[in-house]
Amino acid sequence: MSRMIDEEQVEQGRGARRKARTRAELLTAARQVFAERGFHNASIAEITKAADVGVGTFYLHFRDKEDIFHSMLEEGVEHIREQVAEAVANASQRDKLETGLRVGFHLAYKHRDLFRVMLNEGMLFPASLRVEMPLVNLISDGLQQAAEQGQLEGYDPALLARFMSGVVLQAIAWWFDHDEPGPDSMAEQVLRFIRHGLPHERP
Amino acid sequence: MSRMIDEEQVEQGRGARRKARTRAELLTAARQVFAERGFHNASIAEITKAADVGVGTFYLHFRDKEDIFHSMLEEGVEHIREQVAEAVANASQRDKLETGLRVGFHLAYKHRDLFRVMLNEGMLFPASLRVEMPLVNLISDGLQQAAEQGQLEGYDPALLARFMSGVVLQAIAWWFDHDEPGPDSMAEQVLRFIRHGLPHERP
Amino acid sequence: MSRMIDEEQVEQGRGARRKARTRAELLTAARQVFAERGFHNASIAEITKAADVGVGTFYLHFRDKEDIFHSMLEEGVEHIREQVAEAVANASQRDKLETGLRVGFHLAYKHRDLFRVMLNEGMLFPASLRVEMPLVNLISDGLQQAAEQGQLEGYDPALLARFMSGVVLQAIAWWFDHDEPGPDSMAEQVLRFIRHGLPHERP
Amino acid sequence: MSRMIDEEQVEQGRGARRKARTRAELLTAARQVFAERGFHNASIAEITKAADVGVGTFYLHFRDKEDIFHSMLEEGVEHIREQVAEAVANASQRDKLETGLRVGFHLAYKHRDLFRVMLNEGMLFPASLRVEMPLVNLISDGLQQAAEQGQLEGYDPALLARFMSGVVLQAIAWWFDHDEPGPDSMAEQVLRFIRHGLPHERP
DNA sequence: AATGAATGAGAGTTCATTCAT
DNA sequence: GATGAATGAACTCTCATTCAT
Repeated sequence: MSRMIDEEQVEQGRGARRKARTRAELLTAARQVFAERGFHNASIAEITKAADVGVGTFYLHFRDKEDIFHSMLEEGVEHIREQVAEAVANASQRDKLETGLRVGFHLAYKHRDLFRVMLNEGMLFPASLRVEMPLVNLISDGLQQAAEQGQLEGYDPALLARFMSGVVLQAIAWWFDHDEPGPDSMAEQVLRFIRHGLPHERP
Repeated sequence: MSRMIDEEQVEQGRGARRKARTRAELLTAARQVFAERGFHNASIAEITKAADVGVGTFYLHFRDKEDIFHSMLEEGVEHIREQVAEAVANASQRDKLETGLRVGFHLAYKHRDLFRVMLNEGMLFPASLRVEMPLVNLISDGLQQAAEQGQLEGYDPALLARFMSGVVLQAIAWWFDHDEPGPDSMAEQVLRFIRHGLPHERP
Repeated sequence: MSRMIDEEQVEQGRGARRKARTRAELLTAARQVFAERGFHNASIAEITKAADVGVGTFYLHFRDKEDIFHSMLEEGVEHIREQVAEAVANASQRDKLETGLRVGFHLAYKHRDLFRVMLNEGMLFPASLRVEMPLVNLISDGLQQAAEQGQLEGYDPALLARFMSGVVLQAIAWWFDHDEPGPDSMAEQVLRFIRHGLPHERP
Repeated sequence: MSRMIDEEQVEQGRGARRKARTRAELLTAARQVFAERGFHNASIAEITKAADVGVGTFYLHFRDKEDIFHSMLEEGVEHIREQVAEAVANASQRDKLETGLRVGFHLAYKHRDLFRVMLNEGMLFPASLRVEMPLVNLISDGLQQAAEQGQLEGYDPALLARFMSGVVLQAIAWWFDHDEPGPDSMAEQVLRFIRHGLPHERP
């Protein structure tokens, strides 16, 4: 996630490279501190201390606490979004949903602290900035096809995407308090629920 | 001099009655202020100003900001929980879910600001204090029967309850940004999704 | 100068009286600190320390450093302006200028620290707020009559008022470095200069 | 490789020349920044940015903000003082005052921003450093002769010089808010006021 | 029980200054 | 000589909490 230091651009100054490293250290520290203490209870001093830099250094890289918060979330979310999107793109038509969920849950399980921050505080900001939106968008895109094929008659696709994201988010939130089930089993149960709803009374 | 007004409730004195009234005014003010400004950005001074009492008075009724926050949410949630529980109890076995959802959505639509506070900030507190828990519990109770009848084989009922609550919460959150659809239509769509999942490709 | 505590309004609460006293103490402390250290080098902590109140108390009475600065100057200037205006009003037509200068210089001599602050930093603020303006206005008013009687032909009265205020201000500034001459002698010399200019070569 | 450009001033090397140029750029930048923002609100970063050099470079040329401030003022004032002194020296005995004022006002009008800085903030420093002192000294020198000839009986010449400088400074300050009258007319009005004082009631 | 002036710890933020490159 | 990222002391301002009235 912190591969900021582009090794490809061989020479653009040691200074610039050092600056980028400091920035990355601040972002890492911010994730830890926000996960532990929450956005509002985290102080900039805590973040700079965790990153082992001076307080003033913070303001060389970020405008304020909101700035580093959003930068951190955006970079984290983008990293995940990319991987899920890639996996989905490579999957066959009928496996797209399953693949997306499985890859997504694996990443979410791995980056639980990021999601804890997102879900705890993401809603504190204007809807357009909300970080769960990438998830909703991803799902919306997936539903797009189905909608075009007329398979969603009677549903508002946007609303449906929100319902699905609700299930996924609660699944992830479950891991804040439990370690079981693992990503694969979780993906399977979520998939079944999304596909068929509650198990039905058999006659 | 003319202190003979409302002397009817002789027992337990004017003092106690006045105290209860002040407390209620503070709770009402707190709901407004928290809805407008959020938990962290609300100050006690704002609440007491909105309630038209002195700052010091606050500490006669509540320990601190968290205390009034939880008191306010608990009383609001309890009010809703009771009504939903009653409606569900009066419904026939096969209509319980539908009835609960419909009544619940009507109340949620009406008390949108309460839910906005709950969903925006409820997660900032330990799981046990989280305010969506009553919802999860309500659903869990409903699933209990089904589980006992062996209809939930292969599912973790607690997890299933979380999935369902995820759908319901996103439905309510939808209203933070949109006014449509109304409670009845929302209940219907949620019900369909919970019962059958995504619409299926027809052969 | 600090007769804020209006003894006339006998009863409007001890609380309000205490508040007014604290405000007056802050203003007095501010005058000392600003005179010693200048506006920019003075800190709010210094002022509250000198007034022997907590830092937070400051913000109960003033919005920020500029606010207390202007309040302090305005109240001081107003006090002086009133006395000069009164003396001038009571003087005969031909003694108005002399009387105004004499009374003004006596007050300026007495409140040298106030004028030091005014002259050192008054220009840091927009023209309309500048504290020497009352002086200019006072002089302008005096010149008004003369102008109306056509005695100022060839002069811009506003400019003339500025010239006169320049002389007066330099006279006061002289006292920042010297104790002599006293107010009466100073008034006399200024008056002579303003009336006749430089002494003339006699034939 | 091609380092043979401007090799003419062999003595004292390219390094020294470059250093002098950087210093000059910093002084020019400082004048702009101080005029726009005032001494206290100007930051060293702003100055170095305006001069297009690195922050660290500043400290190679000046000790601190006060240092560059005084250097800048002194050089500016010296430039003006020289020109006025020269013009005065070349004038006939009876035209010295008029010539000095006229030349001085022309320069002051041209370098208004310099005077704005001087008058706004010059008083923040000890009397001996004050930048209006050169003006007072110039005037004092002029009065010296008159004093020796016994024409100033009853006046303190130093005080008289201050009075005159007060008029001149207010005249210059007038231009901070107005463009009219121009230097020649201003010189004339100031001269008349200094020579004869207020216009007199004619019998 | 109610009040609100007073408090001060603690947060965010700026900026003169240093120093490794 | 020139650079600019890093530093941390110092400052402003907020607000939960207390307590004399």
